[in-house]
Amino acid sequence: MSISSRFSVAIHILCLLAINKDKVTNTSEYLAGSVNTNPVVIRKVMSMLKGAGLVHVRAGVAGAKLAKKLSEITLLDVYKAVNVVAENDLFSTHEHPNPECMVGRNIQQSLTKQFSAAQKAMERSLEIVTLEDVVQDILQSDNV
Amino acid sequence: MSISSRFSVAIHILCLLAINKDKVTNTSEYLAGSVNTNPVVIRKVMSMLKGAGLVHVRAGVAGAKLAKKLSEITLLDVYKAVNVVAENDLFSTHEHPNPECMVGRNIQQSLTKQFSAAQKAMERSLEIVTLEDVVQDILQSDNV
DNA sequence: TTACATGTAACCATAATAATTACATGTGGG
DNA sequence: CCCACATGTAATTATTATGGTTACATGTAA
Repeated sequence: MSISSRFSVAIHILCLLAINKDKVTNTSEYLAGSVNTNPVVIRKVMSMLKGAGLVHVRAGVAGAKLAKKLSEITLLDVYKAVNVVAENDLFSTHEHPNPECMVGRNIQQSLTKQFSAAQKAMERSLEIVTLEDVVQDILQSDNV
Repeated sequence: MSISSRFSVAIHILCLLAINKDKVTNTSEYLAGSVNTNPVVIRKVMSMLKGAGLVHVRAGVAGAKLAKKLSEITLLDVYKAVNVVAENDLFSTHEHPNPECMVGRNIQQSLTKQFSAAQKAMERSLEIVTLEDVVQDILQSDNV
């Protein structure tokens, strides 16, 4: 199973807001056209980004704007904003192992520890990349 | 979304095989009792572990045995054996972004790169832990 | 006040998971 | 040799998550 594409959609939106800063009004309909999805999907993601303080949007007024500089938003910020993986929940552990068995009554504790470490390693990797890096990639790819 | 508990079940099974090496016959029914699931679930996982060369099982003959030493099996080996996350597929990217938009036609490439790095970071974390470590955790917890 | 945008609830089709049933296949003791 | 028993595996089901969509309430500014 994969982590929801909501994360990828959110990054897409934010990069677009930066690149189109002064060119077009970034309505949910316009953004949906670039992502190729439904405007409601965009608005739902946008609502989460707003909740995390990453964008400014107002009901009734067209367009959204970044609330921070690109270099101040890491992929981890976006990941947390759109809530694609809960704390300590990247890996699921089997429920209710048999408490009468030594392995059954003690394994959860060890698994939780190791899984949590693995999840944190992944999150640290997202933390060292900013949206500025992603936008640079995009600009560079487009010039080749 | 979470990674299938099949991974956690597989680790559970392997630890149990090690700890019960000479005490009981580790039939799928017995193992299912400790994990608290259906024997068929165990047999399916066991089949994948067999395919990866981690256990010996034979159709018709009761019980399974480890094919390697505990210290020679990493969590990453188990993770790959049970195929819970495909290569470069921990994160899903949105399909068919608009090729007429600069962001749409270039973002996949950047996302794939970053997502792949994050997945690899997680996998490296699994690679440095062996089943021996997990069994040690279990034995220690049980003595407290 | 009206045209248009956002905010959100509700619903649906689709896909994945884990559990389960059913049965074919393989094995070795008696 | 055959039969009790274990594994191998296909097929089905209930449950759950996701992404898309419709519908409509709410907000804004010209």
